[in-house]
Amino acid sequence: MMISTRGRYAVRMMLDLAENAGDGYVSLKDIASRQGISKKYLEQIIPLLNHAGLLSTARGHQGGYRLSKAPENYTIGEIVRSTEGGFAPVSCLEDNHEECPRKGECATLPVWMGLQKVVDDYLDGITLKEILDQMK
Amino acid sequence: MMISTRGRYAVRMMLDLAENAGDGYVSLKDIASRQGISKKYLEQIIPLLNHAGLLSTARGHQGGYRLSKAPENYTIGEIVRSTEGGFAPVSCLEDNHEECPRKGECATLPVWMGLQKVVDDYLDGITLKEILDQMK
DNA sequence: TATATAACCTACCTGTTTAATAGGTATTGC
DNA sequence: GCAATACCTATTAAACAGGTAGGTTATATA
Repeated sequence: MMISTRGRYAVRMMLDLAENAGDGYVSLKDIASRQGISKKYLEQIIPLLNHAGLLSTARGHQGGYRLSKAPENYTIGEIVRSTEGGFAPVSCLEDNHEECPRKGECATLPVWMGLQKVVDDYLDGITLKEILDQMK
Repeated sequence: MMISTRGRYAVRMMLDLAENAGDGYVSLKDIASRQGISKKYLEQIIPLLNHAGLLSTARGHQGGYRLSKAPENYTIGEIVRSTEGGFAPVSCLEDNHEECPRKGECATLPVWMGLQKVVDDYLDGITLKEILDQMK
């Protein structure tokens, strides 16, 4: 499997933030309760989105999160990448992976690179807004 | 990551069989030595290809494996699927996964289903022969 | 200024998967 | 009969998945 609960829950949080955007901030407690996901678990996923600059936050009473851009300016690709750390379909293509000694002669590497591009292009072609519109 | 060493080694074995096809059978020992992969490990991957009907085999002295079809008749998709058991990008789409209670209302499911199709189509569009040709 | 509410941080835990290794049995050509 | 080969099953160490637990820090409001 390629996209774990981290990435999937991240997308659902972003959708929830978009749907419930009002004047103030949306608390994790509310998101967790609406989505039926443990707040404690979301607590360690949302900083990944936050540190990637996708959110604005406020601490303390009445605090919470909100989108820092309009929904049409987020792609599913950037959301999932910021929580999963990329879509490498094989370990040879992972960022931190040591250089493969067969790299030059590997006949299959181009196949996996092509696969990665196909996935990236697909997910970068879908915006939050498109999913939101579909939901109605 | 989506495709583990099982799937990748499977593709390399198939390529090796195609490259070294002669009159007789190719032994795992030779494949392992050419590919620099533990024979013992390949020993538990190759039955997956064999049981899926992708190979012909002969036991005993001078035995081994060979492709049962011409290289242009294998796609990377079918090779990897037979060893990895499908390309579900998220656990909700795995064959043995229990029905998701949110299935009907899930706004993100269509996204993951689309992703799965994009991956399937890409890998089913590449044949063994195409990779072989590229290697020359 | 006290308090409740929130984000934020770090450690821990349990089960599963990955990537092998190990040791054997069955079959067959020479 | 023997060597080479496929075939089968168990074990293992490490990483990862999917959480839980327990706290600290900041802040609006009463």
